[in-house]
Amino acid sequence: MTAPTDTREKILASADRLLRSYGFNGFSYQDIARPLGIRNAAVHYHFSTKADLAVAVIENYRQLLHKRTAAFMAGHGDPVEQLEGFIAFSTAECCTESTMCPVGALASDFYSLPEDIRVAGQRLLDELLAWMTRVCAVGREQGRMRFEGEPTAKAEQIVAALQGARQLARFRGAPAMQAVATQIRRDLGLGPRRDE
Amino acid sequence: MTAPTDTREKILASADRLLRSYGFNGFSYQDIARPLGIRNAAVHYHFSTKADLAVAVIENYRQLLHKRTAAFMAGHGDPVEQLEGFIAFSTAECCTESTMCPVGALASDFYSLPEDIRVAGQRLLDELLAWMTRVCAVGREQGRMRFEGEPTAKAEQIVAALQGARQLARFRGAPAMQAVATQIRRDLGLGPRRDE
DNA sequence: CAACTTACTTACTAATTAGTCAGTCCTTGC
DNA sequence: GCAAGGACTGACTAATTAGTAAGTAAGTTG
Repeated sequence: MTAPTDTREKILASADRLLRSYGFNGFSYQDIARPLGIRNAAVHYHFSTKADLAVAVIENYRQLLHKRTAAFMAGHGDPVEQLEGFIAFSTAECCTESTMCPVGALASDFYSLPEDIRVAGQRLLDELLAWMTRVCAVGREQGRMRFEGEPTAKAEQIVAALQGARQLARFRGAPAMQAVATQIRRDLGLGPRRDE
Repeated sequence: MTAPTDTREKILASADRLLRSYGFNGFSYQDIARPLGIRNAAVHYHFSTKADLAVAVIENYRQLLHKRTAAFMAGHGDPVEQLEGFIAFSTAECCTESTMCPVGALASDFYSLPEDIRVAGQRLLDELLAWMTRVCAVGREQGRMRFEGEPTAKAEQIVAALQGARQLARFRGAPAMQAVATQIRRDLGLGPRRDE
């Protein structure tokens, strides 16, 4: 019961695409309402402010990520596969949908953002980095990955490089993303995947 | 003669800070005019459209970069020093001014940007990557840097990681930037600098 | 049947946006 | 002393923005 309405889901899906394509200041309620054939006020009915909408998008993304990482955080799964899965996921989003991760999409707007959006973004990023840190730590423990320094620093570097690559890809196209992914693998001593 | 007016310079400086702090859609002519005690139309007098203003900011940054890299591109200078200089420059901008590089600031707005801004951004990025590729290539030739794969891929990874780190730093503060910089050095086999 | 709730629409507001245009003051050259 | 141009101002416009308030049609529940 209280099944979330179709309209609400459509608004959320549309906001997700728009926010992650154009940034927080780059889309309007009109952009959401018009293609769905509904009115501006209908969007406000489901998400009273634009900030609420953005928070819902981020939270949605965080839960998606959580589903994909929960098993590994609980001690199951292969670290190399985890990393490759994330690279594949990022690359697909970047090259197929031309979207960024919410963190990347909101970074340039950050200082003009209301507090609750910032907090939601921080939470997403915290979880992502915690998972990536574990991937690196376990990967090295098992002798599958090679790197120097703390796993936490390596994790931050990998996440930063993939975020940054999605920026570069906007200006230079998909190969930039591929090149960075390949270099990350090489640095870790992983064999290059079939791509590239 | 035809000395650029003080006002024009002030507008440019203000636009630079605003664009790189809040993104293209995150500031207005008002934000520039008001603090300078001039009118909206005065900004339009010097830069007829917002796109022109953005292009001027990017071009300005590109020339700044060019000044700092020209000597090395002509065959002079030490690659490790070049890299360290860039890291220090990025870190200072990020942590002191809280600004991003124009490429990073414009990435989320990219698909809503007029063509000439995109082209200006591409040009800046092309030059930056060409320089970083040379830094990596010469660094390895001289036995000062250690990495596998093409210098061009390593350069893209380093630039991407530093861009991405500036995004992370917005959400997590300056240490994220430091951690990524340190890991880049470690991966290259450089000694860790005095910072961190 | 009546009271209520859900999911909207119509119609609006107040603010802000980039951009325009005619006029004005000041300097420089002749 | 006067014309020309550079550097603006004042007063606008048309569009768009997030957000609101009141009303309504279709269920749902007691």
